[in-house]
Amino acid sequence: MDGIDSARGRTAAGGIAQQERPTDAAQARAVQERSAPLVRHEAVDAGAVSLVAGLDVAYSADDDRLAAAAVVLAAPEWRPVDSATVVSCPRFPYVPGLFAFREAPALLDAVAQLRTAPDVLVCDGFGLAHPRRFGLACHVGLALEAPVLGVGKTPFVGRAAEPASERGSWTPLVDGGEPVGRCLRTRAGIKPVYVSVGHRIDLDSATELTLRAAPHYRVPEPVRRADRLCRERLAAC
DNA sequence: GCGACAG
DNA sequence: ATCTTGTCGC
Repeated sequence: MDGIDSARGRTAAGGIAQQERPTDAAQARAVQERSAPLVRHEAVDAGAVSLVAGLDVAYSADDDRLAAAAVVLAAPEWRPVDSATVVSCPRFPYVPGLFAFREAPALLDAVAQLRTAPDVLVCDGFGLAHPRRFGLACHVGLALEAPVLGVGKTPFVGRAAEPASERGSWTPLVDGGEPVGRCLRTRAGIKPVYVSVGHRIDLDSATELTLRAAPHYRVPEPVRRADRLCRERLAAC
């Protein structure tokens, strides 16, 4: 019924193509191209959201292992309520635009281990702000059939004007003439982040939730915690 | 053709 | 992503 259950193996309506494991870049791009139309935009009441999961991956410096972490925090204080980590090896090389094929499998495994189903998930990366409009947050969203948004730290596709310096101001991120996300200032006078829709959320809701989840730091709390956890997990083995 | 290119 | 400590500033 919800995203956690689908990650445990039940078949989700739209989560078919995302779980495919293409062997080469051409196949991977084809998967993204035919999956992109499945992304849905839905209004989410950011103020009513209670449980938010942050997802991130860390890579080992010496071997080829990676650690994925999923951390569930509760609004409005963002206290940790659940978390899970997975250590594995990437099954796909790093190719800009295709890194979901490296990270999504491990991230989905981590999410499947959670005992608490989050209302929304936040990925460290992009959703629709992607060359084929199907970045990591879309892969995760379709696989779980759950609300997911992406928050990137550096621009990937598109262009955006510099948002005003106060927290909360944003400018549209435009690529190929279409709005694919937003350049959002989460902290006054500090470099902005890039927000985009992953699945089952709309851009207004994603922007509002990102701001709410980032009350003190540039990066949303759930993603910060996931970032920290996967590093620790990698260091501990 | 060339450069740029989420993590 | 990762290689990397202390340090300048609010």
